[in-house]
Amino acid sequence: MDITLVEETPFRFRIERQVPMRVPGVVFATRELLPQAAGDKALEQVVNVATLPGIVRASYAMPDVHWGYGFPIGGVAATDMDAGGVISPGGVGFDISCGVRLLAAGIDRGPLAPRMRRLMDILGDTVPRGLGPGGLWKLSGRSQLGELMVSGAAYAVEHGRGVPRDLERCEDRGTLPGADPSQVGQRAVDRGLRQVGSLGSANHFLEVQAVDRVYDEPTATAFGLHTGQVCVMIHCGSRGLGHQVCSDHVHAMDQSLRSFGIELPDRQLACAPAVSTPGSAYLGAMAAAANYGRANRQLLTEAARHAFTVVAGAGLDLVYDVSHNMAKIETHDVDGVRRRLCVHRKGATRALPPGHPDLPDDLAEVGQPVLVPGTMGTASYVMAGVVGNAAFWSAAHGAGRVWSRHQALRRVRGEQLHEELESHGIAVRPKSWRALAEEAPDAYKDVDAVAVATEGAGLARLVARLVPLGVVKG
DNA sequence: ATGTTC
Repeated sequence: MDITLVEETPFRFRIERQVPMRVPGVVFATRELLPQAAGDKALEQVVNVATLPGIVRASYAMPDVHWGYGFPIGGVAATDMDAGGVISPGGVGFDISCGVRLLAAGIDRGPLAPRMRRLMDILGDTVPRGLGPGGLWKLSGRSQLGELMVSGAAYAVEHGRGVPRDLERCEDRGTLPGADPSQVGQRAVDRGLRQVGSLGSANHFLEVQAVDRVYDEPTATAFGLHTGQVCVMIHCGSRGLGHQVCSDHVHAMDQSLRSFGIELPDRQLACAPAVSTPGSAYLGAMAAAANYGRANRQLLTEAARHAFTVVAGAGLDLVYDVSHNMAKIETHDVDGVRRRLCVHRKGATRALPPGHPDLPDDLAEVGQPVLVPGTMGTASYVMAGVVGNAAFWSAAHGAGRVWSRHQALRRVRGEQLHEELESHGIAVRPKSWRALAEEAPDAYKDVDAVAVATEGAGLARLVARLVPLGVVKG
C-alpha cells in the first residue's frame, strides 16, 4: 500500500482521508521515529483503523508506533458509542490492561549502592516470572477470582496487599467499573487462577531505577520524586487470562461481523458495535481482565516492598499506576458536541491534563503522571499530561520495537547482552537467555527521542528521567 | 503479549 504522509509540523504527520477511510490518520512522530523497518505495516494499520464504523476525528499514532495485531501498537482510536461506534479487541491488545506502575523509594542511590546486590538477589528469588503458571497469590477458585476481577487493585488492598493510599494513585482508584466475570471463559479463568502476582515474559520487567534528571522541579516534587532517588518501575499485564479473553472475543466478533453488516480491510480488526450483545460482552470481560492486571501489579508491589524493607528498611510510595492497553468509555468534545466515546488506547498511555476531575486532589494542578518505560538498559521517563492534547488525552507508552523478536534472536546472544549490561553497572536477574536477547536495547527505538517527540507533539511534558540500576526480567 | 502454532 502506498501511503502519503503530509508533514504538518516536525512532530505531526497527516494521512489524508481517502475511501474507505472515514477519518484522516494523524501520526505524532519525528521523521526519524516513523516506522521504517522493512515489513513494518504500522502506517497501513493506521489507515485500516480509520475505516472503522463510528470512528471520530482521526486514527492516531503515538511516537513509539509499530506494527501490531490489527491495530498498530501506539495507536489511539475513539468511536462514538451512540452512533454505532465499534469496540475492537485488537484495539486494546492481547495483554489487556498491560501497564506501568512507578514507586518512589525512601532511599537514594548512594546509600543503596552497597546493598544493591542483595536487593537484586531477593527480588530475583521472590518475583515470579517467565511463561506459564506461578504467582504470589494462590486463589481458592472461580468465585474468589471473580471478586478480584470486579474490584482489581482495590480487592488486593482490601485483603492486606497494600495500603489505602496506593489506590489514590491508581487510575480509576484501581477498579475499572463494569467488569462482568461471567463473560470471562473457563479457559481464561483456569489460566488466571495460577498467575496472580507474576511478571510474565517478553518486555515485562521489574526495574530498580534512580532519578537521573529532573526537568520540572515543582511537578517532580508533587509526584514525590527528586534527583538521586531510587524508584521501582513495574511493567506487566493480565497474563494468560487477558490473552485468553482477547482470543475468545476476537473469535466471537469475527463470527458476528456479518450480522452487523461490518466490512473490514483486515480480519484482525474484528469488532462489534460497543452497544450490542457481543460489544458489551467484550467490554465486561475486558474490564474484568483489566482489574486482574491491576491486582497483579499491586501484588508485585508487595514483593518489592518486602525486599526494600529487608535490605534497606526503606518504604515504597506509589507515584502512579496506569494501563496502556485499554478501551475506556469517556466523554469528549467532538466538533463542539459532548459525545460518549469508546477510546481505544493500544500501547498508548492515558494522559489527563491539569484540572481534570478524575485526578487525585494532590495532582490536580500538575496533571497525570505519564509513565514511559524504556527498554532494558536504557532510560525511562516520567512525563505529565497537558492541556491541549490532541489525541483524546493520550501519549506514548514506551520505546517501541523496531526489530521483530525473530530478528533480535538472530542478532543478539542473551549471555553476551547480560555481560554487557552488568559491565555498565546494571544488575540483571533474567529468567531465560532467549527472552533477554529478544529484549535487546537495539531492538527498540530510542526512548529519549520518543520522549522528546511526545513533548514536541504536545501530548505530554517532561518531568523526570530515570536510569536503570537493576532489572528483573521474565 | 502468550501453557512462544487450534
